[in-house]
Amino acid sequence: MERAVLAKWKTEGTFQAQVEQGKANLKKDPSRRFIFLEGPPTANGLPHPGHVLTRTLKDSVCRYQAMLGKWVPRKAGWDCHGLPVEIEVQKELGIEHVDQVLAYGMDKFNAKCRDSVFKYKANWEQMTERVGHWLDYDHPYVTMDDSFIESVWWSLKRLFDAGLLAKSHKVVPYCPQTGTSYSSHEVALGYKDVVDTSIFAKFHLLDDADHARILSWTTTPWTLPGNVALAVGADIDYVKVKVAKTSDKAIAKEGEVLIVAKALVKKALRNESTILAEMKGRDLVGKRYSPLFPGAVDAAGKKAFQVVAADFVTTEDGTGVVHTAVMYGEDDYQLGMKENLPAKHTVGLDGNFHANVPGGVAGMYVKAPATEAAILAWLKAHDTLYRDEKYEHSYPHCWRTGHPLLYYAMDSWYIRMSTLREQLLANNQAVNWVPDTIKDGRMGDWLRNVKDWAFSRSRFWGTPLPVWVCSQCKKQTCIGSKADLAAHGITVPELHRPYVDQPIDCPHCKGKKTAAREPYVIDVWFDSGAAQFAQWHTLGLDNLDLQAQWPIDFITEGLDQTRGWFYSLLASATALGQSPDAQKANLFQGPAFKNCLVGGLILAEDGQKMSKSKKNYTSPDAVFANQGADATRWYLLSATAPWQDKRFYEEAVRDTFGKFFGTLWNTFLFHHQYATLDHWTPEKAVPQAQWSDLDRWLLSRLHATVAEARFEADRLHLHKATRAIEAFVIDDLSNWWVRRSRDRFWAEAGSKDKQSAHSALWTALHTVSRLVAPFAPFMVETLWGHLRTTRDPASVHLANYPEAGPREETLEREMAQVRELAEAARALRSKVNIPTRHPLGRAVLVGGHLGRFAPILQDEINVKALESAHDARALKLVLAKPNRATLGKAFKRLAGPIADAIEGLDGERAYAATQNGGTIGVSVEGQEHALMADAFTFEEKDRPGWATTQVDGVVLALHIERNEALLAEALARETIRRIQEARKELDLALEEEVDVLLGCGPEEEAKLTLFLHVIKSEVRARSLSFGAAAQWTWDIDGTLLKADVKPTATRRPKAVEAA
RNA sequence: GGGCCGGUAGCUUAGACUGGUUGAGCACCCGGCUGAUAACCGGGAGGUCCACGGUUCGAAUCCGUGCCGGCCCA
Repeated sequence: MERAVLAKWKTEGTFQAQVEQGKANLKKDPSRRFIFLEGPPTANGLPHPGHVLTRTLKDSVCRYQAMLGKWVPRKAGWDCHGLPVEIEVQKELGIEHVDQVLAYGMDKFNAKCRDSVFKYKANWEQMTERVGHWLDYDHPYVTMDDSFIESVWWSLKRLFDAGLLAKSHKVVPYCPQTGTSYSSHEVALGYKDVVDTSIFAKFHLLDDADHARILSWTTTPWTLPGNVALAVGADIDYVKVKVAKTSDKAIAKEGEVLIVAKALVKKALRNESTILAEMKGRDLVGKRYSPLFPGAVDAAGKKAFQVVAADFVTTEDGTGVVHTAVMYGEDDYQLGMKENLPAKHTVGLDGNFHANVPGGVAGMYVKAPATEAAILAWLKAHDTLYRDEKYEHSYPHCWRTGHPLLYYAMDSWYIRMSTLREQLLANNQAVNWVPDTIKDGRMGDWLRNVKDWAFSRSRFWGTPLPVWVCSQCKKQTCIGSKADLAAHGITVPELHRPYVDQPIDCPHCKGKKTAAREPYVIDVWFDSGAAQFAQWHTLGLDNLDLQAQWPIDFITEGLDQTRGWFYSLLASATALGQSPDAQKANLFQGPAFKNCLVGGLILAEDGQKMSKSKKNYTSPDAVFANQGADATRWYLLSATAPWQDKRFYEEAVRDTFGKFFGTLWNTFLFHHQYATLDHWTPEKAVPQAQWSDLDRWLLSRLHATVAEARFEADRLHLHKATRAIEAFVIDDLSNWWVRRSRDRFWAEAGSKDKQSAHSALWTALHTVSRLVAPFAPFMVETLWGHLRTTRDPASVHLANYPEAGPREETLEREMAQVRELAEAARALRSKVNIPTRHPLGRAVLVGGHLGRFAPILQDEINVKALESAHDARALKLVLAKPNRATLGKAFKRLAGPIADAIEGLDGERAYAATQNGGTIGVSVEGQEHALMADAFTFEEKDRPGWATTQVDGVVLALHIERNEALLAEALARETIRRIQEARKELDLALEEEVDVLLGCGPEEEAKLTLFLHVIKSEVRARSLSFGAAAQWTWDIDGTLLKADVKPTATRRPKAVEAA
């Protein structure tokens, strides 16, 4: 069925029609736009259930907004660049190191990347179509296309011109085995708990009267040769101590003088010591010491081997003195720049120590055990080792080779995002995050600590960094377009490496081909964030598409995109918005997107992450095939809030299908059957004001549902919108209205009430189809095909979303009470063992306002008369029971006999007498005792012949004593039901007549004869007589009844099943 | 190691902001109803509301400390 709907959309161009319709509306009212931006997937991996959720969310919101009459363009997009693609290709080629790629040939390598990118494009397009996500795959943006790259270049040139794009050393996680630096995302993939050697090293102070040494601690011994400074906290207390007594826990000499943070003396020293002096960190600043590895770092012209102050120093662990090797730590590097420390490597890109490093480690791999041993030996030999110990911590490793990463200062280009922190925070505040905890939580936290965006990568398959540096005048040139590139002397077949790696003419010194391109590609996250303008091939602020579709109204992706796409959109827009021309054009002012729905993660059935290795993976295709996309979407939308994690498995989806869509479909079939039978069409609908009370109640509930669905969908609480719709369809429409209305459809075609019922059911279904359409677009499209009027559009998706009409709250309140009372009455009947099928004579109601719906209650609870009374007491008997606790205290020994006397009292009289402080007397052992209310616990009991129940203060009493007539009718009802069952067993058509022969005793025959006509008409019997029957034998509460049920000779054809 | 989200019946969940007898759907058992049949109605069984501690007359709810799952960051 869903496939047929997909085919219909395709042949009729429904999606295009919806967009065009919105565009037409936009012309009338410029505010009617809702700009969606597709977060581009990479098609070199297969789509999984998590993507089904994002696609469902994207599609539901966009369809909803489109049905509100807005223009909702939905351009598809593909993310093509990046390391994952390169790694796929490297795997295919069986190579690991970047040098091997160069040997293979960069042009050939990138060509392979290009081919690999769309490996699973077809799977993605199929999944997207199958789930019903309308997305324009005929005109996608593709991040590897020249037009897209050119726009990225345009934006980078703007940043360059604004001074936001800069080159510097940057400490990055680096793997010497693969020759690659990693993004934080990749680093996170490779954290492992490992045991490393940590070292407490002694730094000999120069010019200190006590020959003191400063103690410092490091977990990375290989960085010690690169040491150029020791950092202390200016306000931290330090002590100069003399080792008083040594232990074997540390290599120390008695009388040795050390400096450590006061708070860490015990923890760090492990020797007894006496304090010689106390000082603040700032008192130590400027003190000079001798290097551990002389000659390893050339400090010419720089400050070096001194104590400096830094605000990142703590006394959490170590010694409160941080060893600083400028090139091998983020903090170290920042401090080095600030303090003018020498920025020199002691380790090469191959991970080996430089030749000038002393200690016998030159040329050795820094993380090799032998290297660490050599370092320790060197320190020991020079009396600079205090102690070493094993230290367990979590350390990043290369997620591909498993080797430990080195934090390593490399040339890197970055965007000065830290200078834009305030604007970023302000723009973030203007975003409607759903859920709103993201704003000040995850995203806010991230932005408050925002760092410069390191975005150059020493890789091959990516947007090339468009900066050239002249070898003569050293000046940088940023190129903003292909034409710009041509103007500088080169043309390229495509904007990729290696073609762009050509020297250009330097515009600064007019050198011919003297400027070489910086050999980097940029972080792929910049690509996807650039989609907000690059999808239009933007090369200037005058781009009309950009002006029409910026800012974006709506995006949605998973929670993991906070630091990913959400950030890259915000960051690039904020950076681009800094220039005066952007402010003038009112572009890139404020956040890139106004509303962001953050989707939860999809987990497997066991609540664990889905993974192919664990085999707990549910294939979306199988669920679509077995349960359908409607049910899948509805489950994902209604099970939990969009931002909450969801378990995904077929069984869960199956429940949804049966429950909601099964009910909706059956309700539709009910309508369809009778509308066909009566030749009823929507054109015959009765004005709503003339509808019956029941129908206007349904309409009021419908309006309430529409209002709730719109309210919740507007604020992206899609789970609440879908739940409201589901509750209406199942509870109000199907389980109550249809059930109450079934016999109304058996009346003659022309009756006024039947016309009203037809109108109400059609209106409900016609409205529900539109209510459901954005969320589960398939089945309702089929319903719509049957329900629509001649004035309605051919597709439900071209119709307007329903608007809430007025409600009749009195009707709703009264009906709610009827339903509650009916439920209570059924429970009561169950308790007293009288089936609802058996009529009762009277019911009495105390309190409550049923209004017009009293007859419905009477019918539901099957009583001949429904009366009302003012005093519930008349329906109950009060029993007086002794309150032994109070009696015991008051009467001691007499309590027992008095309690017995109380049991014998008339409860009604005792209750009446003791209310309002009165007393009642009991005579015990010849003595009269006046008892107050506290002597009793009063219990209520139903009067004989009555059963009562209570709902919200309304009392309902059933008269359960039955006379002969009622018992006879009960028997007749039981008989009717069984004959109906027999009809069913015989598989008779609805209107087919039967001849019935009943066999029973004379008593039963007399009873049944009273209801002969009722039985005959209910079971469509042409004749009903008594005699020797044998076909069926029924046991009705101990009475045996035999029956023959035979179709009459003149069989009519079975009614044709609807739809 | 840090931050965030979640943990309520076998399963899916409501209730948490604003403290007052934990409520529903599915599945199970019993009964009923039924020409909407992948339904419907009533009843039953099933809960240490993750654990411990605190605040309070009273905590699923507020606070603290843990545990488990997930995400992000390091």
